[in-house]
Amino acid sequence: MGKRIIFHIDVNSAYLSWEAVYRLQRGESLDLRTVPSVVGGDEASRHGIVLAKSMSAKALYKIQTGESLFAVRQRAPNLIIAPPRYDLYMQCHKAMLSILEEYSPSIQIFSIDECFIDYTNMEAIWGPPLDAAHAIGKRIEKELGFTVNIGISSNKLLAKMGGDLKKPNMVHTLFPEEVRTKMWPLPVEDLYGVGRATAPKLYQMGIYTIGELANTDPELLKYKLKSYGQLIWDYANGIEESNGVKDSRPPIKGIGNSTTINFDVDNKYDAYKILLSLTEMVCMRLRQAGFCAQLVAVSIKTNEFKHYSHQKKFYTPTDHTTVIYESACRLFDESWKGEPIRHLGIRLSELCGNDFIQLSILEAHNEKKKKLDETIDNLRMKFGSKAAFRSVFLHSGIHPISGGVMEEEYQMMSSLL
DNA sequence: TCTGGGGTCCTAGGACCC
DNA sequence: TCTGGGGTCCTAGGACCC
Repeated sequence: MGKRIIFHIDVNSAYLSWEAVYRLQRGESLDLRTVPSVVGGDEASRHGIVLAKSMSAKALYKIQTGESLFAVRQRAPNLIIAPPRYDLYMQCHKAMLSILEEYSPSIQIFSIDECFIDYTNMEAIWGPPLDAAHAIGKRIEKELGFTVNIGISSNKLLAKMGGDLKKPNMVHTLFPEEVRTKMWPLPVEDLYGVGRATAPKLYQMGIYTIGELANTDPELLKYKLKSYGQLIWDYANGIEESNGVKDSRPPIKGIGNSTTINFDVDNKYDAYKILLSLTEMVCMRLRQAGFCAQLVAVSIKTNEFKHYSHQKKFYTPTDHTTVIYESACRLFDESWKGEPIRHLGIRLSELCGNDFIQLSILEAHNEKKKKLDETIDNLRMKFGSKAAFRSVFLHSGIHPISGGVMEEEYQMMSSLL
């Protein structure tokens, strides 16, 4: 097999660029990309963090994704803050995808704003890789109004690292023979896989650049960082074997929903309501995806940002809302230590197909529950999330369904990706 | 009204079995 | 009485990514 050619395509400041384009199309004269601006969540409901920032917001005020809006407003009083618009992001994602599909039949969606495409053997049609990448970038900018960075290499890791070299609106190659000059001088925390916890450990070993990591004895790294040491040593050396752009997404391992509650929960009955609203969401997604789950986990984040979780396995897989809700409540009771609760989550995993009926003594009972779940799912799909909800939520101040990124209806990013 | 949400993978320790 | 060790499953927690 010959050498592969992989492109990594990454939208520059995705959410912010998409919002900027949207506003320009609606006749506004200001381009958000040209001023200090961010897309941020709703502070009133305690979702106030930076989801995306403009280049000047980063350059002038060192604004980082994930920072609290409260903190960034202190430094940047004139900052423009736009609310997120996930339906728009989904449209932009799909529009970009349809352009990319023209250039290769093999595309791997990495996130809402990142894709890999396999350009191997496509040169006969679209020319040399650099020409094709520039053509793709220009087409996206001309037709969709936003810019992308494209990284080109022979594996996904290097294509991705290459795409990050200089932004925005750039094409870079980062082939193995260029790793030494283009990637090794970068700070070690720029390497994919080196995050908040690993970087300080590397500093302690006197490793500050990707090059220094690449030239460290891998045995020493394995001793200090276990298997992760080997992984990041490989990455630093441009080695990534999992190679290959996968057009079909890997199988789903689990489905979860969680939410930050707009007040601190201090009693289990309010917690139960939140858990029910999360269960409604997560179970509907489970059924839509055609799965039953055998493992349910509840996670708790306290008002002091302490985090813990508790999980339990079912004897038989299930997709029933009430069954999962009841076990979520039990898990909550068994784990909650009584602190004020900021955030609750439910995660279902160990999935199997739901296209067979689990035989059980309670067969008839189960059939009834299944019908009920189905009926409610259909009502909500047809008439919206408010078409059916449980009476406990009346006057409770708690949404009957929660978790995920919700627009008016079930327009969930993750379920569409 | 300072700090989101959805994922995946790995490790460590205890239970339990042979 | 003395004293193992391997393998697997379960659970909690931590790390990383976008």
